[in-house]
Amino acid sequence: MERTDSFKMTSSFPPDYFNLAQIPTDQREHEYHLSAQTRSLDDESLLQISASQPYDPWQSSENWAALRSNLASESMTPLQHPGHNNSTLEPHEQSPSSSSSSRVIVPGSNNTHLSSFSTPHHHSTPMAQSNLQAPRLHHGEDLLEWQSDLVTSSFYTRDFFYRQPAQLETSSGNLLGNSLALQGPPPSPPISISSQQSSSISVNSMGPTVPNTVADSSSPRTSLEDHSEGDLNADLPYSKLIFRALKEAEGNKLTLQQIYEWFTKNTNKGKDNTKGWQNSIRHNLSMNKGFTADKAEGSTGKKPQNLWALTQDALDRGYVESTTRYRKANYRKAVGSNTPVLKRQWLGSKGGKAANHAAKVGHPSQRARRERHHYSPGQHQPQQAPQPQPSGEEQYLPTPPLASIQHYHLSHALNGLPMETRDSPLQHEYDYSHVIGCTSPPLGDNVLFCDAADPELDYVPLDMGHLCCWYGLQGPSNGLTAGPDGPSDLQH
DNA sequence: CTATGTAAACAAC
DNA sequence: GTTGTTTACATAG
Ligand SMILES: [Mg+2]
Repeated sequence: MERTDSFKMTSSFPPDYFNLAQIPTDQREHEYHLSAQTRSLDDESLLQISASQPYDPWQSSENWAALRSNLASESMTPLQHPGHNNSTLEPHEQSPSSSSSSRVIVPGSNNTHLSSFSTPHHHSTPMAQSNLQAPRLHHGEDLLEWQSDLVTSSFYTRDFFYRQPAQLETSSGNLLGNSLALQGPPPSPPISISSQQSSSISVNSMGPTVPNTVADSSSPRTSLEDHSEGDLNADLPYSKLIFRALKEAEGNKLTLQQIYEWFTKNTNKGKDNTKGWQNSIRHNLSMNKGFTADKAEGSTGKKPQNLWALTQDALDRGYVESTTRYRKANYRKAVGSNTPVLKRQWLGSKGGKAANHAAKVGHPSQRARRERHHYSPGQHQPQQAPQPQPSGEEQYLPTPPLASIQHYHLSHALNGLPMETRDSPLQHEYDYSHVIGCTSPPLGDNVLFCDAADPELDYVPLDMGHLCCWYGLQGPSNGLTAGPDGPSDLQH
């Protein structure tokens, strides 16, 4: 990491500057702090930022109330916390009980690396190109990175809450003061923290991201009545539930089946009769980088069942990031509303060969492939109308199968970079935005037409061999030309 | 747009 | 049939 540019925030910005809906939940918390604190800074000129404010990325806003009310009653699961040194979890806690609910900001004790951050590559966020009032971190475009760092270094995890219910419930304003005192001045706070630590931030006690009104009205029953324990797992997303399952497991490892069992026991999802939830679990296990399938241990004789485990990162962090984050970039839109769904699917782009390649080593033994999911050969398809082409901006190019990318990586001994590689500096090497078209496999030679306008692109990242691999074998239909999301669908 | 859920194709076992 | 990957689509917020 070449984190270099240090920063300091001393400016203020409009309360509603941030649009939470556009920020990944992992990063919203901090935004919230920013904006919340800003609101109370009418009399202050110094912006406070708490990088380590109690933050439970696990807890979605809808569940916050439930969590809170459960804290007292629930016998906190005795969670071992391998990579965690609890002593570093200085109980900087706010007082959710105080009517005026003052929140004291306490700088993190371990966020040493927060004092700086990198100036990464691209990254264009909604806020990136933001207004002039935005806090100038340095390069506006790095806001996300910065926030990520904050999040990453947060030491307030759900577990912390679990273990400190008493403090949560009984803490008074001075608790904070105490810890602050005990802790002493943080070693070079990342961001200038004002000393007026007693200053109350006008924030409701409901929780991180939910305004009182919303939380109260939307979840009335979560107040103080029924919460056996079941509802704690109730609404959590799969990724978080899986995290819990693994967290509770010895060694933080479980087989898929065991995870299923855990779900059946501890969640409502798992009580479904259908298999959908299992599919979802597998989906999450696969797609979330927080979960890894440790190759089966020498399980005597049996079929080696993979052991799913939490990555060290997830353990350290105390949570797993949104599975969404590991999905391919948004492809939505451009998918014509009236376009037949089936027609829109990109032949051969799903799983299968793609998945296979990405996954293991084995070479796909190209066996005959049934061509199901072949859309109503029916009459539609009057689409051969030559497409107008780049309508300028939102041109939607169907995302190429990840396989191609990973295959490419593999062929370069790049150690299978996952999906996020699309955001990596290497992106350029396989940026399909340069691909303009492709000949039809049966006819042509799978020739890629690249936009040679880019001088940086001194080579065609994908050799035709690969293309043949996933196009040529897709059966009679041909990739792009017949692709459901092909040009014809880009109409309107 | 983000986060999540869900279905399903598909490859390897 | 199960496990694991991955894409497609949907929907809530
Ligand atoms: Mg994974």
